[in-house]
Amino acid sequence: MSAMSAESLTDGLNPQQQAAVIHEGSPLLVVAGAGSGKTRVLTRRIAYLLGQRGVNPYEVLAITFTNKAAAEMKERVADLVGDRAKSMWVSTFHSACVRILRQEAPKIGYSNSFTIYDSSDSLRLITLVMKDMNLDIKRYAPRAVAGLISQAKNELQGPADFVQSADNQFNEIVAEVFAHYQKRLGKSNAMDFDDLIGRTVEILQRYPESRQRYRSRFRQVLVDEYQDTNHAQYMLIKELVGTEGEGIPLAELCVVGDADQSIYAFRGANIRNILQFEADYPSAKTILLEQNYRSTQNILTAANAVISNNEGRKAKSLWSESGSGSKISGYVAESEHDEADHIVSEIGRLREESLSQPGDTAIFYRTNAQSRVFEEVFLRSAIPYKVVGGVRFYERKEVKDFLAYLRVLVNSEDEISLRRIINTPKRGIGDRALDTVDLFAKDSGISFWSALNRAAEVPSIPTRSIAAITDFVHLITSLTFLVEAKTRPSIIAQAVLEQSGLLHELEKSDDLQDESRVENLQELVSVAVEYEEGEVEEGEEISLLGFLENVSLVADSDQIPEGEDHGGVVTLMTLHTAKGLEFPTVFLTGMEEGIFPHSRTLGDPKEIEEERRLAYVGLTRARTRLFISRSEYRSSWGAPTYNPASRFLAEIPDDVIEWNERAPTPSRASILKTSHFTPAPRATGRKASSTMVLNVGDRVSHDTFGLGSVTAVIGIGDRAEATINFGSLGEKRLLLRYAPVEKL
DNA sequence: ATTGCGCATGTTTTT
DNA sequence: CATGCGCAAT
Repeated sequence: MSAMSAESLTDGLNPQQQAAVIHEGSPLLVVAGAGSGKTRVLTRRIAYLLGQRGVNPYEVLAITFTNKAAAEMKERVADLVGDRAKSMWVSTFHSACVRILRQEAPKIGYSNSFTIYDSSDSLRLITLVMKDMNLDIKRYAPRAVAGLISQAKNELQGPADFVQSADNQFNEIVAEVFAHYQKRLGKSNAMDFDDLIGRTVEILQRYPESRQRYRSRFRQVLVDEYQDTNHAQYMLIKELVGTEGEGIPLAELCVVGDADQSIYAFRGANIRNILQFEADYPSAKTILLEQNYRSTQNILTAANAVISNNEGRKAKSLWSESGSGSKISGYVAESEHDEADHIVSEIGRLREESLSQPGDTAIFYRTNAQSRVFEEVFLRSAIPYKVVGGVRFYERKEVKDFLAYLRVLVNSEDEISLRRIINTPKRGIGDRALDTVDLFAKDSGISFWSALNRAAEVPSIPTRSIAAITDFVHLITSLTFLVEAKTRPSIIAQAVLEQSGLLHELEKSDDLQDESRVENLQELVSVAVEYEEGEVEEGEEISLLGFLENVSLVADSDQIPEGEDHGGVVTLMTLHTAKGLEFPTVFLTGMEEGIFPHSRTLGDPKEIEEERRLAYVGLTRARTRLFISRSEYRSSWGAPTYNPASRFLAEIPDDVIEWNERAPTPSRASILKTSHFTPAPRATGRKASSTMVLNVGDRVSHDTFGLGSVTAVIGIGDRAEATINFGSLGEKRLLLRYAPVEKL
């Protein structure tokens, strides 16, 4: 295939886009507003590098936010330059790091078949470690500990750094758990999500020859969604690009992002990375893309107006040539059910009038829980839909059990998986037996798996247990032969299913839930078949390890229906998963204080700003039709609430939105007045509303603890927590949101 | 060792 | 409300 001409690669691009495509010689920051064609710029730029600048595809590393985006980008580049595109690395941060680690892990004491722990696996291990340390799980929530450890890792801090900065007893404990946890991960030949990035950085920093190798390979580094990178990711890029005067000249770096769309601060993303790009790379050039090719002007006006309420942002204003379009349509529903009903029938109407098809339509909400009502309504409608995310397939018990078997076959040191399956299905190996084995393992300084192999030697272990354990060990060993013989993953999976007894256990049950569990397990086998048939990265071979890696790194967004028309179905998802997508017709729902912005953010201006960016992301997903709705009444967790209109609604200029006549949207002033959650009495008036206000000294009655008096109150609204003295039962700290207390 | 029940606890967003 | 966990009974 002949190289495309320079002209055709810059064809149809505006001057800024063109400049971004052909820029050469210094780091490049492309500040790309929503819908400004950044994906197009990125793909054209890569094609230009390959076609016009003689760059070898082997030298290209492009980081995207999701696997799906990576696959699409690769495909689009292949359309432009052909099969040569195959040897580029286009992947997510996590996948790229795994690829490097599969090569380099032995340097840090791992085998290259290490296991990847997801957050629930790492939470299990942390809990295990804490129990081993005799820590009170109730006093120190493993979840909180896990959160802090993850945060630290995102900042590239190890246990040692954590000890340094520990300023209270809790942090000191966390530091200790951190150290043990990290050791256990190593012994299990496992890495958690954060390690994938962090340990790659560590290798690049510690081993000059590794660093040199990747630096001399990746001469062109491109990063999408740069505003959502955390410190570890930032350092990874920095290490790969290199520093001046170190022999190899800097790689050419091109990052693309939009500070206004930064929505992942909660998991360590640092806007600083994009705002300070010019300071980090003094010779950097910045190109601004402000022309929007996606939405109508009315939609953009709304989005611009909302985002302009954030302090200290770089002024940027999207504009479009596509005309004002129709007005945004606002709807105030009575209840969440009414909201869902209205939206679904609206989608039906649009289809009947041939204005918009289900496949062109998306419904966004702030939290996954909100999808439920929609699902109920859709089920009774004739409109096809798909909920993306939520209770994820790979997080279901039976699927995790199944995967744990496969993981153990690849890596028998993986203690978390091993413990998970050793008595699943039930084989008569109980906690007691396991503890004995564990003790033996620790005493003899061998791994858990090795100890299981020598079960007969374990002191004072019942013969029954020895027999059960030996059977299990035989099962695993015989299945391991399949892996060594490089049997296809789907065949191994099927064998595991049958021989482990997992399938049998569920099939003999008459619980109706178990029926769908069986389906899920079969589904996983199909996924394995798909993996075998699918495209495999160059240089990778089909293996069980590869399959596991694939399923470990799938994201919600990878489940979005493919193609222009999304398989003809309405797509439902959270605003977070909606990032980077666009739909002709968009419904933005649940626009209420406490829902969106979420109640947990109400007390913190910084977090409110992040919510506002999220709103901005939501608004700018729409091409032509945008519907916004809120509900006056909502029953969340059984407790009815009356939330005032979201502040973001008042930030949308009146002349671009048209409300249904039922109720006008309140003025900004009245929203501000009510935004601190004046509690609305429940219709029946019996129980406290979720936002009851208590003061010190109040007498209350609790459903289980009885009478008590309030001794302290902290937090406001949904976050309010009261310390209540229940006399002989002692003092309890209760989150008013959940506690069944009544004010007397 | 397994099963079952009751209670306490908690959900923002996710690679 | 739902789930998960700890504890008691079998």
